[in-house]
Amino acid sequence: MVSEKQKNILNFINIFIEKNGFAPSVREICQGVSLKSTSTVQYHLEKLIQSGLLQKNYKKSRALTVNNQLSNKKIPILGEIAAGSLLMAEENVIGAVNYPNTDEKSDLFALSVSGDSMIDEGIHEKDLVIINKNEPIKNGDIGAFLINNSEGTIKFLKNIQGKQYLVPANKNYDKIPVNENIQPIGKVVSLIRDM
Amino acid sequence: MVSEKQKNILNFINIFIEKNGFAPSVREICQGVSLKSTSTVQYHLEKLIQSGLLQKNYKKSRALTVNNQLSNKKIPILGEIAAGSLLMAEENVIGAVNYPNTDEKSDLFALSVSGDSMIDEGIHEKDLVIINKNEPIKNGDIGAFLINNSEGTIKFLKNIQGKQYLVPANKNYDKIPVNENIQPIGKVVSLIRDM
DNA sequence: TTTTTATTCGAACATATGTACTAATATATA
DNA sequence: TATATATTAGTACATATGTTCGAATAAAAA
Repeated sequence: MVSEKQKNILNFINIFIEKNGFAPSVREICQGVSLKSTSTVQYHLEKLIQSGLLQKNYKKSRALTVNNQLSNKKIPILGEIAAGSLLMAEENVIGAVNYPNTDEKSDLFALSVSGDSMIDEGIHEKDLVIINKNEPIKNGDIGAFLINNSEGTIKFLKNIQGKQYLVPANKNYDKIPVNENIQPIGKVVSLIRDM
Repeated sequence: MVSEKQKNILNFINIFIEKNGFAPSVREICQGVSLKSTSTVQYHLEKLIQSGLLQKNYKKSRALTVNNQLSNKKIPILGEIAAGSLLMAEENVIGAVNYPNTDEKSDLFALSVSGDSMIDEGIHEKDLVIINKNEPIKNGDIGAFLINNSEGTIKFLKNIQGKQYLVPANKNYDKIPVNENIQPIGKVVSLIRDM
């Protein structure tokens, strides 16, 4: 759908914005992608807009914005108890952290770790774990779970002899069999520690 | 130094960019801050530039950039060996990571952790440690060090009986006395782990 | 008070910039 | 082949936009 030239132009715009902090003019794009006519660039910009990759503002200068899924996104930090029922409710958001949004617009949020049940996996108290609530927790993954609709916790999900358990990474804690009181929140996809 | 009106203008520019993805024109600023003359805005813009809070590009439209210290900054990821002599050289940069730049324009970079010498501190192989090369490594801090001008490593810096040591967080490794072959790179200020 | 500095306005200017139109050429499709 | 679609170029236009100059007003300093 988008030609090589169009990808070329989009890429040039991206790099230009990254470097300068504002979008290039039509004539600067001309130069940047070796085209001699402004109308040719105009033509390609229209195509890119039709493809949904670019946005323009009629008659405004340098008013191109790129629908860049690689850009940064602020994700909410939820409090401990907040992992509970009203998961993403406004009142539970205790902060926000910048996080490079990788591919799809996944529903990410962050939880501050409390306790030391995952210490042997290098997950410390006060670490920030990033959770994707739309990514399923598979066997062996570290996930966030809600116990008794009140307490949130980070654990391994492991299948032992056909049964599912929440397994801590700390010898001093026991594994917890998964039952109806345990509800998965999402997979832990990243960890941030400030020191 | 900067008047209320100027703060007002800077704020308007910030919000405008946040909302639209590009900077306002002089006349849009006029409207936004209730000024009737473009030259008045011009006057205040000059002041803001003198104060170092704003940047402009001569005769370019909507080419204002705000020196926003709270914005995100891409910091380079250096390769293992790269921690060596040519520390920040272009050719050693193996990637970049988005990192919320907190206060001052600190010289941050990231290193991918190799080895397990800090495993007991929850620093794993392939974790990304963020290093501030301008923040001194104090006693008890985790820092990045360069050994024999070749090998980079992450260790505790500890003062034991008046002597300085690089102390691993792994019983299987010995502490290393600090001598002329060991050169501090910077303090480890953050850790990022993707899973 | 006078003098200086800060702030605002209006009007005019030069041009950077987006847009429109026509035509030519290449590439694909029927 | 003929026909349609994609791409490029050239020229011209309208205006959005940054800039400059002069002057008036307000506030602060001497």
